[in-house]
Amino acid sequence: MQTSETSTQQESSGACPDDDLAFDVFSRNCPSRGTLEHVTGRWGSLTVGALHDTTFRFNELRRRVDGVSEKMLSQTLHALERDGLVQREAQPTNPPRVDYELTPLGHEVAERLLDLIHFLEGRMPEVLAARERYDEMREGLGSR
Amino acid sequence: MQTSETSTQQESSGACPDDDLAFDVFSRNCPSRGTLEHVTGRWGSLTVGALHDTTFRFNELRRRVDGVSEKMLSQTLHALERDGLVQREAQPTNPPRVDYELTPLGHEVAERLLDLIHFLEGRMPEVLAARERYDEMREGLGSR
DNA sequence: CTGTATCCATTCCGATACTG
DNA sequence: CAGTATCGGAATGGATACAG
Repeated sequence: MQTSETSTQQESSGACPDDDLAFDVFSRNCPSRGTLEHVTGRWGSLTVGALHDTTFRFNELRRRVDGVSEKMLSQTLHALERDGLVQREAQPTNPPRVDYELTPLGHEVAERLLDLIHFLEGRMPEVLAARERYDEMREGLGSR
Repeated sequence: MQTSETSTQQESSGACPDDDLAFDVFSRNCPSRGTLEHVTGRWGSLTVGALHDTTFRFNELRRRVDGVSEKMLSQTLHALERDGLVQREAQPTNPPRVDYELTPLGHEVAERLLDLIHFLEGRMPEVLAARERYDEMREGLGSR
C-alpha cells in the first residue's frame, strides 16, 4: 500500500519550503503538489465533494461516487485521512460500522472544490458547444 | 491522439443531461466529469493556474509547469482548448510563435482553481502535521 | 459490513527521435 | 521554436477472492 508519490518522489535541485516564501505547487518537489493531487484527483474531488453534505459509510460512499472501485475508494480515503482532510470514525460493533466525515480543514477545501464543480456543471453547455466547434474544424482539414 | 475519454467512453444506462436537471459530476457518464478531470488533472490544474496571470508560449509554459513533458503539455493543452478554456494563437512567422491564453470562461475556472490552490498552499503546515501524526501512529501498531 | 491482497488489462507518461 | 510519433516502463484502476 503506497500513496503513489511517497515512493516515486525523489529530491532534485531546489526544494520549495526551504525559503519562508511558502509552498509553491509549481515546483516539482513541493509537498503541496501531492496534496493538491489527492484533492483534485479523479476520485479525490468527488469523495471530498460528497462528504461535504453529510457523513457516509464506506459502501454508501461507494454508491454515491458512481463508478469508483473498492480499491480506489479505500486508497483515496487513506490519502485524504493522512492529509488531515477526512476523519475516520470506527465503531467496534458487530457488524462493524465505519463513518467518514470531513475535518474542519476538509470542509474548507470542499467548499472551494464544490464552487469549482458547480461552476463547471453550470457552464457545460458552453463547453459542449466549444467541443463541437473544435471537432468540426478538425475533420474539415483532415489528416486521414 | 486521443483525449483519453473520447475513446474509452461508452454510454451505459442513464445519462445525466437527459433530464433538464443538468450535469451532475457524480454520475459516471456525465460529460461534466470529463471536463472536471481536464481542469483538475495533474497537469491541467497547473496549466490553467499558470495561464491565469499571463499568456505563455509553449516552452515558457513548459518551464513554468515544472516537471511536465512535451507530450503531456501538448495533450493537456489540446484537451483544454477543446473544452473552450484555452485559446491557441499561432502566428505564421519564422520561427513559428504560438501563444496560449485563457478564454473568459477559462479565467473564471482559473480563479476558482487558484482559490483552492492558494488555500491549500497556505494550510500545508497543518497538512504536514496531520501526516506526521498519521505516520507515527502507524509504526506504533506495526504490521511488519 | 469493512476492508485488504492479488492478478491483470489499460492507461499514463517520460525519453527519444523526427517533422515543419 | 513548436510540436507529433513511437516505444517501453511505471502506475492506475477494476474484478475477484479473501480476512476480520
